[in-house]
Amino acid sequence: MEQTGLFWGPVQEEDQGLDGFLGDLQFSLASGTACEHQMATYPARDDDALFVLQLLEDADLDEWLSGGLHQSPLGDTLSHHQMLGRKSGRRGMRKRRISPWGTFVFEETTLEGNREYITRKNNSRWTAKEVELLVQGVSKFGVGRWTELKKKYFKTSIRTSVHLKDKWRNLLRAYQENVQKYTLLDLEPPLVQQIRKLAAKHPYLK
DNA sequence: TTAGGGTTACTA
DNA sequence: TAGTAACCCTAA
Repeated sequence: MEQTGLFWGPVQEEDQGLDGFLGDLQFSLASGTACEHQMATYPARDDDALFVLQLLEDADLDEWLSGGLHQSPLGDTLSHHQMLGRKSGRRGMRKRRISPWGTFVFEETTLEGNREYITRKNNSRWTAKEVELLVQGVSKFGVGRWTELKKKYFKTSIRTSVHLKDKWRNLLRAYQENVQKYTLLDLEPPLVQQIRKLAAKHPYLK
């Protein structure tokens, strides 16, 4: 049984300021174990701060710190943003944040205790190993079967099928047309050759 | 579920 | 500061 929810807690901000106030931790539970989590931040504006301050005042932090998890009030915040007419794209600032409670949530919130926690080692950047797996997957499944590729090569990874699709698009942009000034990934030449070979077979259309 | 447009954080 | 990478959002 899988339960996905948006839970919340205070977030320690690396830098000060009002825009550091809103923080959230999203994760899902599979077989009673936290298997995926993601820090999420939202734009901070005066009305947002007041809105969430009200929510925090209504919450019982002591209960949460003793092990209880609350359904996220920021779900309402998101609805609040959507009501303001924003249409597409990522909302608000994205800042790296430090969770002061990530360790005790994910090391102690085990309901069955027989499964490894799957945490995100590389919070956002793809590793060369991940790219290698993606290339293997595209070699086997081709382009467009991201869910199957995910199940086969990224079953326990935080990377979703959408992430895989987006990463492949970025790889093709980087290596197919060779128009980029630089790439941040330091891939082995044989892997780059393989990407180019696959790019020729499955070209990025735009 | 996937493709592609769009936004934002990060890096050189 | 421009370009790249990550990922969100919506249409189909």
